[in-house]
Amino acid sequence: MTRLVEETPYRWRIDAEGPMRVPGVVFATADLLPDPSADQALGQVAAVATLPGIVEASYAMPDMHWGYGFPIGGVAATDVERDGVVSPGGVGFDISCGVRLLLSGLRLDELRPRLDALMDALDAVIPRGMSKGAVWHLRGQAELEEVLAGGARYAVERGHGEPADLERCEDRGAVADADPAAIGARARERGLAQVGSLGSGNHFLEVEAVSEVYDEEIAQAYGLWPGRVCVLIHTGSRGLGHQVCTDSVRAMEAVMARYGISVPDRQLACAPVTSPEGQAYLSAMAAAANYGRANRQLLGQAARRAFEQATGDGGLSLLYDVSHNLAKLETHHVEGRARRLCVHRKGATLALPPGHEDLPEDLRAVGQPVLVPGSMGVGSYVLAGTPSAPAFASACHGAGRRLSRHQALKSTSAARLRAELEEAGVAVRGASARGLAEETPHAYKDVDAVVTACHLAGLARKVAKLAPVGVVKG
DNA sequence: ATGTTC
Repeated sequence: MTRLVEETPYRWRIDAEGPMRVPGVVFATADLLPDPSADQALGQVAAVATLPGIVEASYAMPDMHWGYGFPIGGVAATDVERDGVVSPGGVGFDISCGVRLLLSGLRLDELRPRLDALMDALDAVIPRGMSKGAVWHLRGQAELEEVLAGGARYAVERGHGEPADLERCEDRGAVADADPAAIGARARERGLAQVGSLGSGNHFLEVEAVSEVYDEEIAQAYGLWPGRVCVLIHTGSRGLGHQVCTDSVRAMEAVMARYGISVPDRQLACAPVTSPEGQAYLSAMAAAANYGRANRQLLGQAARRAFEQATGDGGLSLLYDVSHNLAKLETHHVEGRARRLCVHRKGATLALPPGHEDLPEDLRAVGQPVLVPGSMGVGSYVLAGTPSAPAFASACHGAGRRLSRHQALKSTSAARLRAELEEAGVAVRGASARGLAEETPHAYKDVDAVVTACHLAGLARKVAKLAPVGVVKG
C-alpha cells in the first residue's frame, strides 16, 4: 500500500522509503488518482523511484494509470554521469507514439456541407487496423534504413510534405543518434510495410474545430481561432517499435545482474545509459522514433490529399508534432547544477517553456504547443509549456485510461456508442466494433479535469479546446 | 500499444 501525502490540491508526495532513492510526486486532484483496488500505478511510481541514478523525484501526470513497469503518465530522469539507467519500460512499447495537429484554412460552417465527403475521402486514404497496409510502399530494407535514420526529414526529402512542416516537428523531424543497425531483423520485417498507417487501440485521426480559446495571445501565435477546422493524428511506430521494446527488455534482463542492478519488478529492466546495452537501446529507440515521426508525416500528407479532394483546400499547416513516449538526453538544473539527464517520458508530453532554444523561432516567445487528445468524441486540448516547467518540462498526454480494455469491452455496446457519436454530430469511419467499445469515453478519465489539474499544477497552461466532428479509427 | 500467446 503506497501512502500519499497531500502537498497541495494538485500535488501529492510518496515519501522515499526502503529502496526508494527519491520521493514520488503525483500531480493530480483526489478524483484523478488511480483506484488502488484496480490500478497499481501508485506502486509503480514508488518502484521507479528505486532506479539507479534517478534524480529529484519519480513523477506522474494527472492522466496516470497502470502500465508496463512504469506508469503511463510517468516521468523519470536519471543522471547519466552517475550510473543513471535507461529503461525500455520507461518509454513503452509504442516508441515515439505521439500526436500531430494540422490547421486547415476552413471554418467549421464552411466545412459542414462537405463533411461527409471529407470523411469518405479520409476513409479511403487512411490505412488503419492491425497490420493492414500503409500509404508508403518502401523500396526495401535499404529505404527503410533511410526512414530509420531520417524520420520525417527523409519523408519530406522524398516529396511527402513541405520543408516548413519540419520546423514544427519536435527535433525538426528526426532524433539524432539513430542507428538503424541497432534494430533487429524481425523489427525491420515488421516495419517494412507499415509507414503511413494508423494502427488500432487508442490511435485515431480526428477532424475537429476550435471551440474555445482560453489564452488569446498564445492562441493567436498558434493560429487557433474559433471555428478553425483542424486535424489531429495520433499514432506511433507500429510493430517495429513494439519489437524494438520487446528485444531490448530481453537484452537488459540478461545483463542487469552484471551491473549490480536489482529492481522490484522485472518489467523495470534497465541498464546504465553509458553501458553497451544502454547505448544499443537508445540507438534503436531513436531509429524507431524516427519511424514514428515518418509515420505521422505520411498520414498528415494523406489528410492533405483528402481535404484537397473533398473541399478543394488541401492547405493544412502543421501546428506541431510531439511524442509522448520517449527517453531523451537533456540538460536540466538539479540541486543548482546543470546535469546531463536521461529523461523518460511515458504517456507524458515534453512541454518546453517560453524562450527555450529548441523551439522554432516563431513559437519561442510563447512556449511549446502541448497536444492533449481527449477520449473518443469528447474533444482535445492545446496547452502551452510554462516558464516554471516542472517535472523536467513535462505535461499530461491525454485523458488517461480509468477502465481496462477488457472492462470497457464488457460494459459497452459498440453499436450504441456509434449511434451516440453520430447523434452528437461526430461522423465515424472505419472503426471495428471492438475498437469502438474499448475506446468508449467512460473508460477514460474526464479530460477537462485532467487538463485543469495540469493547468493549476503549473505543468502547462490552457490555450484552446477542440471539438470533434469526425473520427477515423482502426 | 502489439502479426492481442515464439
